[in-house]
Amino acid sequence: MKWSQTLIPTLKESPSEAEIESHKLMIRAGLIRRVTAGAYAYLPLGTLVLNKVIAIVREEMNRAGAVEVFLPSLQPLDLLEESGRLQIFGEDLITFEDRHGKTTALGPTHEEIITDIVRNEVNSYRQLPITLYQIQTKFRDETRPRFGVLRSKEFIMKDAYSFDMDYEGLNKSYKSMYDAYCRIFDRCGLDYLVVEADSGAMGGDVSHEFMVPSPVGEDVLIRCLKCGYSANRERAESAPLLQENHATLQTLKEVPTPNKHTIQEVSAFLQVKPCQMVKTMIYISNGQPVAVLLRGDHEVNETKLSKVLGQDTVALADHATIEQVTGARVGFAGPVGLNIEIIADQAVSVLRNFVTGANKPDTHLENVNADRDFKISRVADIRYVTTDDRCVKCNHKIDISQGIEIGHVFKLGTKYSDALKAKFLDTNGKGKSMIMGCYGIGVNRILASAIERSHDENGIIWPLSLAPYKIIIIPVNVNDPSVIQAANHLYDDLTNLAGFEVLLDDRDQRPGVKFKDADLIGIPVKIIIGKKFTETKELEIKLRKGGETFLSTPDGVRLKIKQLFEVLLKI
RNA sequence: CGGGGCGUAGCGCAGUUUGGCUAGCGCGCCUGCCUUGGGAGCAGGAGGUCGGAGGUUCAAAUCCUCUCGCCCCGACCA
Repeated sequence: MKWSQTLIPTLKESPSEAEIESHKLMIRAGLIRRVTAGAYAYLPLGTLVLNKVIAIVREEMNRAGAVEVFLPSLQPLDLLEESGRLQIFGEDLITFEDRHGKTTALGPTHEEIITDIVRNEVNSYRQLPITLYQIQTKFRDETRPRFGVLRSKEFIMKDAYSFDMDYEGLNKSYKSMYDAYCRIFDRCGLDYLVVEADSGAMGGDVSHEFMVPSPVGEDVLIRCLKCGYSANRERAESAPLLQENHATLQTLKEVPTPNKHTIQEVSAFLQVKPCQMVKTMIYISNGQPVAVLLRGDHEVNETKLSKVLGQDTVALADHATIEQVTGARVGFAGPVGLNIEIIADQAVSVLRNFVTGANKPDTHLENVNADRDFKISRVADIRYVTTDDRCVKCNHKIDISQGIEIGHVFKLGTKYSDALKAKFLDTNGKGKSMIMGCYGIGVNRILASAIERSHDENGIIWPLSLAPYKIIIIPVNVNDPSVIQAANHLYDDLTNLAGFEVLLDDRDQRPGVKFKDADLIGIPVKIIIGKKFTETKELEIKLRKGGETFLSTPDGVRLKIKQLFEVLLKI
């Protein structure tokens, strides 16, 4: 492609809409433009990269034995109702009413659609197992789109769905997708981690997230750098804390704490560390209030809590309910004297002589002890781990960092096949629910992550596999006939004979502009036809990454490039 | 949805507090000259419903009311 014939609108200055590097660079390098909040247009360069990613994904899906389909974005609401996810998606679902008054949704994901098709078309064990996938635009009305294509209302996802006869089959399908994901992200040049994840609204039990570590990531990763344990924040567990059995039980006593209702205020007022305090939160479970006890410096993990309570979701009680249950204003609740179920976090169960609210206005209790002063109904792990925690597997120090979620695989089991009655006849002629898995990749996020990972002050540095063009030819002076002739000749040679993807910067611009632009858009290899060529007929080959430079005769270029590519592919 | 901020040329911004001539600056764009190894220089030029609507006023980018859009923090998030 000749630069003058395509559209690569590069920008010298960073646009004010962008906050993070990848977003700024995608705009500056002319890959994308924002059309409205959470929706982006891909310009020629961005489209080329997007297609590179898609091609890699498609190749590896096919290699893994998955079969491509293409499902509609328009989804009828009744299927979502049937699976029970209409409520779960709620406001995130983008819907519209057509001219007949029928409400239709723009698909946020496609479990229901694919399950509907499979239940209609697959009836026998002979047709199983099968994994179907598609690459398609999804729509979610994110409350807050952010960071360019990292969190948008409209995004491209590769989503795959496996259907098996039994759990052994599911395990195989899952493994096969898991391995394909590793190959995909490896080929895209990403550094990634796989973490245990909670399956959230997707349902199912086992789930792994593929994460690119990055300070701009919106997900939190918990890792043990010693044994390799890794999980996301919702899921991560920590080593149980030990009983402080050396402390002797002291006398329970009331202390006045006028108007001190937060942990910080009470802690400062009574000169007691938050980790020696217990906060009592009233939740509503199954319509009944439940007291949840946490150490003052810990945070409740509602995902864990809802599992413990056996609920889909849990919610804090409103102020009126709290006052009714505890007999005191919010901020003075405590377990002593409460006659509702009391769930204590494991860290609370080992505390002695702690401080809690007294269920009386402006009063706290000191030297509270479980068993003696109140009864814990259940002890469970219901909190987020902290940097003070130790690894659940090996008791080593724990590392907490951030990451971008680029892929997620789930073992769904029969959640959707039961709900939508996707059954097959087994070898004995008995009807059984299909065992499902689902597997997603955020295609746009791969672009952004790749840039986050690989850029410098001059711009993007594409890995060879994602580069929109592998080579950029820069004739320094297009008004010099011998130079432009050589450039055109080389372009034809590399494009037509060698089959490389080449961009020829044929613009009548000063050299500085062309070099800066070439760096900004991140083309891995520059071929410069300039001073050296006029003097000695030599071309200069320069690598974007590292800036290493080689001289070559026009005839030797092809071979030299091939050698360089072999090296670049290994990076 | 709560809190904060912004909207003036394609992009980045000044001007708004204290209303006042023809609304500025840098980058980009067009023409010409010159220049050709890291975002040159000179000269000339095009480009604006000052987000929109209404109001106050002799006079509104500037003050008032409403409204739309965008960004940030939080809540939320396969």
